[in-house]
Amino acid sequence: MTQTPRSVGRPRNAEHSELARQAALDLLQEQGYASISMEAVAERTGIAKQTLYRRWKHKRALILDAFAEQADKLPMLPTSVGPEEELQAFIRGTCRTLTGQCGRTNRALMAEALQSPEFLVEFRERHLTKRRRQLRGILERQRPGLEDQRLETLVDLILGPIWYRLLVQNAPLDEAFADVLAQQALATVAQT
Amino acid sequence: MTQTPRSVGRPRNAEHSELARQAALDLLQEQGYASISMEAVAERTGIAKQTLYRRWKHKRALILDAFAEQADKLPMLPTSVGPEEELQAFIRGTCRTLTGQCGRTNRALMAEALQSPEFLVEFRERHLTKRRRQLRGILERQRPGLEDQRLETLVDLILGPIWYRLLVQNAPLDEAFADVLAQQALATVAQT
Amino acid sequence: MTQTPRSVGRPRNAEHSELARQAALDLLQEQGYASISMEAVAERTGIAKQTLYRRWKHKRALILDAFAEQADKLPMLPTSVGPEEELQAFIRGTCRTLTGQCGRTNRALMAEALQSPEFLVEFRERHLTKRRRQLRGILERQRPGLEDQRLETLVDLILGPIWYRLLVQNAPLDEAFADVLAQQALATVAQT
Amino acid sequence: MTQTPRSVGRPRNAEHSELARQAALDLLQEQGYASISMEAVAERTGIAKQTLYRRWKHKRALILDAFAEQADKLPMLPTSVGPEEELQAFIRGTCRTLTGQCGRTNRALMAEALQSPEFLVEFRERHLTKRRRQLRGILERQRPGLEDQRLETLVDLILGPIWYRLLVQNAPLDEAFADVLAQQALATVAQT
DNA sequence: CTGTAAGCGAGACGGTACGTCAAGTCTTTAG
DNA sequence: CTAAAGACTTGACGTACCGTCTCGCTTACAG
Repeated sequence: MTQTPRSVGRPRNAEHSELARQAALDLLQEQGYASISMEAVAERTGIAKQTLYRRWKHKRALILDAFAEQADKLPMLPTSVGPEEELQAFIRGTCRTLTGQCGRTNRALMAEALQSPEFLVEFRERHLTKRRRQLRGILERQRPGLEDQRLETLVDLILGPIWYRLLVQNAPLDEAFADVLAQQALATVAQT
Repeated sequence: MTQTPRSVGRPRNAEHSELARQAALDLLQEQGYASISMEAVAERTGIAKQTLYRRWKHKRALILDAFAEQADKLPMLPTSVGPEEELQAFIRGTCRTLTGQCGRTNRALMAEALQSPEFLVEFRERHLTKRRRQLRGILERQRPGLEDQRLETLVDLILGPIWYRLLVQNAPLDEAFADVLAQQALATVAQT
Repeated sequence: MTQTPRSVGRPRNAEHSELARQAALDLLQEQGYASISMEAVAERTGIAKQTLYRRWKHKRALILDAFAEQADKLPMLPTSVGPEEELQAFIRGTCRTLTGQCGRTNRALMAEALQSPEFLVEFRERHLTKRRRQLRGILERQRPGLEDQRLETLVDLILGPIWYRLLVQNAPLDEAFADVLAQQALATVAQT
Repeated sequence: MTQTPRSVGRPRNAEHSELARQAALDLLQEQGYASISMEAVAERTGIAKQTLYRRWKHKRALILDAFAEQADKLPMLPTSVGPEEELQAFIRGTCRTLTGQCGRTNRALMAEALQSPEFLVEFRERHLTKRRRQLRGILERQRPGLEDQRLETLVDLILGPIWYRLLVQNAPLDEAFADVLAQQALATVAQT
């Protein structure tokens, strides 16, 4: 284990982390991404700025953490459906999740990520990977034995249009769209 | 006509706009997006800050303008190829263009756009639309009579993976990827 | 002669000078000294800034001019009173004049004058001298043959308390004060 | 007591206040009043602008503070002289003090004061009052039992000519002038 | 039970940039 | 040559956050 729980000195107040994360998310919802500032989080929560910086190296780190924690709470998609409908279910579920607050937060995080490569990496690892891996699993089950790179590209072909609509086009991720996408995906998988 | 040549008062120094735009792009390349600031542009060009603010309401406006103007200069993709290869040529060309400086600039602009909805709208209209329309034309020629919404979705399915790799995955937009994408696109179009 | 009226080219619009002066005074009254700016005068009158600068070298020059012109319109004090009461009448009159708008304007001009020695000189010459000379005349008539420097000092002794109250103490220049001052002045003159 | 020493948070760096005040006075001497700017003080001292604004709300506040602190250091006039000469000594001393740098600074502060009533009030309270009270004490000792208003007017009659010469006439405050003024003052006091 | 090693609130601090304002000058076209 | 319009340079304004740095105080485990 890596911890060495550091039992010397006054322990950190566990509530604080949660409070700060929540404040960051609240600010995001209420007044948009630009209004998230360490200053604002500190004021809103009553936590001293220094305390924030002790726990998160950057503003970025806090924001990422706030989001990742929230996203972890999201229910995983059911995988108990039949092998055929599994893909469609995943796509529908993803679209549904990204419609609403969660989508907006993802956009905010991407804003940050586009300004800082390290943040992007961390963002992917802490958050995006999970879903991506799930999708990969679905595809593997449908077409076993596909080589790695091919699989990754397939994943991109499916997630790409969703994120494109979310980030660039700001277009609705409705069921109709999800189904067209799913249909195309199935066809592509079949042909591979 | 939209001009109304406004011949009253001292005319704006035409060089300035160009200088400022160029400085913004230079800063972007040299030190990354975060280093673009009105202050820096002013100092670098010798143009007074006030003059910059007279021409562009925000830092954002300048950045957008700088990029849009540059992008307009990019050569259009050749459309003289046969109807079949046209789509592939478009996808390959787009991927090639977005590899390198142009891609980096687009990412920077998206960073801005994700923080400001109006900016996003303007970004799309001033820059993205052109290419999007071109792709739409290609698809229309291949499958005439398709209804509007269907067509738009098709466009999303093609551009989506490209932008996803550019923005989110930061993955290479190489020829292999372009060709897989093109192949899938052709199949989808055929099935429609 | 100084004229050579310069009849070539478009003649100056005579109204303008008056308009600008008036605007300056209006601004002074309405929003205080700090709000007088060439910019504001130009906007308010519709006169181009350049035109203002063509007629008055500085903002200061305009302000001074505006005030001097107004002050010239003030009625001179009656000198027809008997030699004894003449001094008292002068002091009372001066106090009365400096109570109200005129006093406020004088304070504004002094604000300017304290920042620019040349302005102070001009201010004295164009405006203050007149009254000062009048007072000097009164004193001369009462004590003929006094040497110049002595006379000047006497004038300072009389005007000093008035301006001190106006500028520094911001205290009322009421009749009671005027009369104490006059009484002291008479005594001093008598003793000289 | 009024202190409440405020021991919370990082204490202010005491040197800074002194440095800033000194810089303000230096600028005043070196390049005149107009050259005093927060920007210049910040640069010259190496103190961040924000720090200056944290301590002094306005440029005016800093200037006033700078001056008041300096003026407090000026030696008080000796009051040990005989009751008769006391007044003369005070007047001579005041004139001497106001000749030179101190006078120039006072003029600069009055320039500011004439543009801002609140500043004038503060200027009087923080600086002028002290000397005024001293003079009042002298007069009271010479003519005990005089009513308040009468006393105040007497003070105006004495200080008035001095400030008039300082501010308006820009005339020398030499000993000759001081003595004429003192002589008049004594006569007036005697007659009261 | 007492160091000593954190954590914590408060708030000062050096920076960097923001967007605004006014002064005084310059450059057009129109009269 | 004057006027209106408005661009331009210069220099300062006051504000907002960033991330860092002290203070005085408060927990906790360790000797």
